[in-house]
Amino acid sequence: MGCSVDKIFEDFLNKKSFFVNKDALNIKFTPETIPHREEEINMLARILAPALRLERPSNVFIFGKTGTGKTLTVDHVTNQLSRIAKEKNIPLKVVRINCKMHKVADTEYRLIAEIARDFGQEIPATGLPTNEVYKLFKNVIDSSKQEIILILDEIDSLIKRAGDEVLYNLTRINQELKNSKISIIGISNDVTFINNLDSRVKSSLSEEKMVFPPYDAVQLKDILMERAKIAFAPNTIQESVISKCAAYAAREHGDARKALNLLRIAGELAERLNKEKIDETDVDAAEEKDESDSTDDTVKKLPKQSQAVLYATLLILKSREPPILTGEMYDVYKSICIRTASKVLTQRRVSDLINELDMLGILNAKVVSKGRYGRTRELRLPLAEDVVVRIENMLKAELNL
DNA sequence: CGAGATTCATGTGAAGTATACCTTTAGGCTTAA
DNA sequence: AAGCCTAAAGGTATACTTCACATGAATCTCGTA
Repeated sequence: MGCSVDKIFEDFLNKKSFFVNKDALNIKFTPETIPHREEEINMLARILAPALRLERPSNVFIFGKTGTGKTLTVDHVTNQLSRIAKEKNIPLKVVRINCKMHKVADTEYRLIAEIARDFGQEIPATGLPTNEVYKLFKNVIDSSKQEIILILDEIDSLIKRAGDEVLYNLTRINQELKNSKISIIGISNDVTFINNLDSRVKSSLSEEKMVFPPYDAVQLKDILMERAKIAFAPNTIQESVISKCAAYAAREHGDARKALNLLRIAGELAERLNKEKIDETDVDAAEEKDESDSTDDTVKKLPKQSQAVLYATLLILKSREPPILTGEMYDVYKSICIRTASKVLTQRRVSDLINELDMLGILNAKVVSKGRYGRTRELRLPLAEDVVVRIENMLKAELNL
């Protein structure tokens, strides 16, 4: 029995991998150069440069679809900036917070607490009045002279959940600081969301605006080539493979994240099949299997109750066509809770959970009046078939079903 | 036949409750002078 | 007497519940042509 497994492991060790440095295909990887974002990089650098002279840089608002290099560009520029500041002994601190992270920065209290923790200020998860948290935050920042650049990634989801008061308070705090200065870089992939902001916040926050256009196929190819050079061993991948990944991703609003994922998955698939080289069929297979949708991750991190809600919808969807009504879903949800011996939440609460899922883009909910037959929301899944299947299995495991 | 009333199923806002955690404060006990 | 520890009192954020009212078009009702 063990022999076959041994053999697998041995083969694995003997065969040389396609990958030299798979990290290069990871979204989080920060490459040396960022192709086709020179202009944006320069612009951002010019905006932030005053920090080196201890002048407060303008706040910046950055828009762009997923995979257009927003986060990457900001990271790149701020890293360089930090490096130079360090060399020249300039007190500069860059803090980056992802506002979408559930339970980390999705309320006013938690966001400020999280930033303060970054400055070494301990703040309990609960118990303190919010303005007390502001005070602690202010004190720790202002205790020494320093420039602070605060990057709020996916800021739109924070505003939708917690309102724009946080931003107002942040800008206001800035004026009360004696020693330090804060600049805010807001990153959002929803262009329309700025219109819903309080006008004071709007004007003070978008002193500078930047829009990241999607990449076209040619640009995507350049990006992939660059990464492929680092990631793959020589002579394991054909140029046509890269072109194909680029083309697929270009079709989808020029999403570089998608392109990188395709390339990585294609490589993994080819490797698993013991191929000599990666070829174009692997890209097609990768497209099928595409794990790009971070939905997987999001769903896994969801609270149990939300997972149950989602699973209920999925379950109904297996036997019926899309428009699912909330009442029906709630019944199924109840039975799931009973089966898993977990608490059954009220319809009121579930209603809110649905809204949260809707905002996360995992579920589509639209209120609809059915006249004589009441008012409800129609639920749909905006996800591809294969993603749904995968999520369903995952939820089954998560919920112990 | 058509305008207006009715109805249904649930959306939605406000206020209340439970839980977990925080700070403050008043004793009470220890300790050192 | 000063110092330190402890436990109770009084507060807050968050997740959830309870209560009550709002919605809005399909259907019903009934006066009128």
